[in-house]
This record gives sequence, C-alpha cells and structure tokens, in this order.
Amino acid sequence: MPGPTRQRERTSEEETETEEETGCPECESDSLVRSADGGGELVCEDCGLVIEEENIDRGPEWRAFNHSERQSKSRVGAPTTQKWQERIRTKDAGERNLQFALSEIDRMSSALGVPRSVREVASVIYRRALDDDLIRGRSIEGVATAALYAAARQLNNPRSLDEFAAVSRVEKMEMTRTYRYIVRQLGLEVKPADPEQYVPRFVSRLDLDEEVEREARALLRAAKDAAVTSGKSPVGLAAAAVYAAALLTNQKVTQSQVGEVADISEVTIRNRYKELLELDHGELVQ
DNA sequence: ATGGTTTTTACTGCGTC
DNA sequence: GACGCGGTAAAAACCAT
Repeated sequence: MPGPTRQRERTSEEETETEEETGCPECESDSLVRSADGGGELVCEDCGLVIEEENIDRGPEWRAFNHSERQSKSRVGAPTTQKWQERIRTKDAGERNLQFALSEIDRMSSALGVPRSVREVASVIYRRALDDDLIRGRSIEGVATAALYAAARQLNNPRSLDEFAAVSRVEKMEMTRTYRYIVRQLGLEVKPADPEQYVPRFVSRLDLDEEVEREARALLRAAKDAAVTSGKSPVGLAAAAVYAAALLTNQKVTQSQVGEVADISEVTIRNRYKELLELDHGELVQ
C-alpha cells in the first residue's frame, strides 16, 4: 500500500519556483512574457502555456470589469456638420477603425497571454471583416473580440468565453452574437475546442503539478475515445478532468477552486468527473 | 418557433475537521 | 459551525431543426 503522501499546503509565497529565464518547458521557446492584467501570469508567447502565476485571486471578483473607465480620449462631441469634416471622417474612418481595433486586439492578447501568432491571425480576420463591411451596425470592440476569439480557437490556443468576458469591453452576449456572425460571413473554419487545451492553464492557476496535467489529459483522451464528450462543454470537461486527476494523484484541490478558475459550476464538475472516473475503471487508460 | 440537451441556480443532507 | 461533497428539481442557456 502506497502511503498517503501528505500534500504540501498551498503556500502563496515562500515557495518560489526556480524558473527564471529557462524558457518554455513545453515548446522550448524563449519568448516568455508577463501578461498585463488578470494576475500577472508568465506565459509563453509561442504556445501560450502559463508557466507561473503570481496572484491567484480566488475572490468572487475575477470576472468583474476592472477598467471601468479608460477610453476618455475618444471624445466625439457634437458633429459640426461641415462638409469637409464629413469627408475626412468617411475617408479616415477605415484607418481609425483598424488602428483602434488592432490596439484592442493587442491589449486583450497580452491580458490573456495569447501567443503572437494568434494576434496576427486575429488581425487578418479583422481586416477581412472590415473589407467585407461587416462592422457596420456592430461595435469595433465586439468585432475585435470576436476575431481574437476565433483566431485563438483556430490556432488551438483557445480561451473560454468567460476569460474573454473578463478582458473585453463588450458583454458576453454581444461577443457571441458578433462571433457567430463573422464566422458565418467570412466562412471561417473553427472546430470545437479540444478540452485538453484548457488543462495546462487550469493546472497552472491551481498550482498543481505536472502529474495532474498528464492524468487529466489521459482521462480526457479516454473520454474522447468512449465518445462521451460530444455535446459537452470543453471547458467543463477540462475542469472535471483536472479535478478528477487531482483526486487520483492525491493532490488537494476542491471543486469550488477548480470551478472558479474555469468558470464552471460545481454541479457540472461533479457530473463530468464521475463519468470520467467511471471510464477510468471500465476502459483502459493511457 | 420548437424541442431536446446541457448547464446553472438553489436547496438539501451527510460527514469531517 | 463552516466546509467539502453529493444529490435533485427547476430555470436558464444553448443548439439544431
């Protein structure tokens, strides 16, 4: 019988990981970057892996909007309806539009710790939307957010809707509506996110170790093979897998903690993780 | 619009520390 | 007594048709 390994209590400080400029353990890249808001995660620019996170905010607040007021510079004022001012407006509209959108994409990208390639694809998508005149009737921020969301998924580096909601200036509803629209109009090909892609970040935010990540991935693969994943939220599956994996490896984490970092209800975690564990017994894992 | 499925919300009881 | 976990019913959200 393997003795129950007493897990170390989670200590926020005192236990500083010893990776400074070692590069990304996942893809060996050197381009590590500290994300701007949302908790100062150290993330890899190439693969988006979160290597280290400083403030785990477990408060109920992390889905709140931090920057309530920001863009006070875009003061529009009453239009003076003069002819050439009107012309300038329409002429430069596209340029201003694009510039602002790109800066938004940049801002959200660093907040989310998304790799550079994703920003680039997002920019391309946005330009296409602009060319096809899809912005009309929609907000620039909305389309920018949608473009980034789509790009992140296309490049297999997805962020959840809730993660986006935390950094974007548009509400979730507008986000999803705009996202559907541009995906449809531009004929973008976006496949459902693979739950495994959420695992590293959740594990990292929960301060669990690599073993959990491996186990979670194994559980998810088994589930996929057994075809119990279709129709289920990838984020929910990932969260459940992380929780289940923590159980299996005797790591301390609660359902509510996992639920919080993944923005998934505990009920969903319960329902999913039971299924995952059943498979683990019945089917073969690995 | 509608119906089926999934997720969330709210509430419950049980065991433990 | 608070906390973690499990279960349930009903509401809400989602999705394909």
